[in-house]
Amino acid sequence: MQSIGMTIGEVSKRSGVKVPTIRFYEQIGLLPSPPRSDGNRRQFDGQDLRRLSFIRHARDLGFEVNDIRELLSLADQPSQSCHEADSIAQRHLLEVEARIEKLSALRTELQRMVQECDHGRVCECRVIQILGDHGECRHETH
Amino acid sequence: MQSIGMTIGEVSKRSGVKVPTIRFYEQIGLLPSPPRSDGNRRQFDGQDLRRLSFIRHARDLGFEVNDIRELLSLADQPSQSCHEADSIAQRHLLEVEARIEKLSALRTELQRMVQECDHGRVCECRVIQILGDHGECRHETH
DNA sequence: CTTACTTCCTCTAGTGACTAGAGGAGCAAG
DNA sequence: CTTGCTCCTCTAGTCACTAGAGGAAGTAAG
Repeated sequence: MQSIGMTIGEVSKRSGVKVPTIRFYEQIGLLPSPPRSDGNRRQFDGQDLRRLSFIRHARDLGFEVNDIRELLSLADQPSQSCHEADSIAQRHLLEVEARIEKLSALRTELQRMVQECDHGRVCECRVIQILGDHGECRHETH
Repeated sequence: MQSIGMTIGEVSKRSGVKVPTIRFYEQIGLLPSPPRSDGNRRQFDGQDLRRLSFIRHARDLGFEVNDIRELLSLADQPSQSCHEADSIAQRHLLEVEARIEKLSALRTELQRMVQECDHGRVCECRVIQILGDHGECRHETH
């Protein structure tokens, strides 16, 4: 673990976060502003790398930036109760489950649309018909 | 079906598309600009209502505006082959299936995080630990 | 030392699909 | 006539980046 003087390109490669995104994270205060070299280049260290990896992993898991902000400030105070971190994760789990359900219903309807289309003309195309006539839709959630 | 002189509020209620969103759709050319009354109010008719319902249904199904633009122009030419409409729907189905798979993997990892957290202090919280240490993650896709 | 190439810097603007709000005008009921 | 609702236009904000301009600094080869 190289801990002194990584360039933004290095820390980008190691963390998997793109260079402009790192600058963006600094701008919105998700990552502390690192010191600069004589030539005004950002100098990152191991802690920055860990923080970026944390952010990236949380983003991959679909956490929003504000959630991550909270999770990071929790991670910075290790002796506190983790109750809040847990509830953020729980809330997020519920959201993910809701989205899976909605998408599954959607898939069913799309499958039906595609199956029923026998590739004739538009005027008898089930895809167009079903989209146009909401009453024919068996999708329950809307 | 009231076919002449619906206000934007009426057509909004009937289609389920919010008033500012209707104006937005007109602005981006998804909905043709309706005629105006003496008092400069928009006057919608039954065709506008059908078009809005079509758009709303497609948006509910997750189609992007550019897809809808294409689907609408297909629906406007009913004697053409519906091959294109079908392929848009097929492509979209594949995307939805991919998203469901990704979300399912994610749910598994979130469930594991939440289960393993025994509500102690942050320094031993599995939620924080797993987010911080990517190596511990059993999520295959990243 | 010069040249070329890459990486870095800041800044602005664009993305998608809206949403919010300001500031004002029309319309219908009491 | 006043109150309150809906409507109008316009601008700016949302989220999480991404793209591009225009320029400076670092690095490797000749």
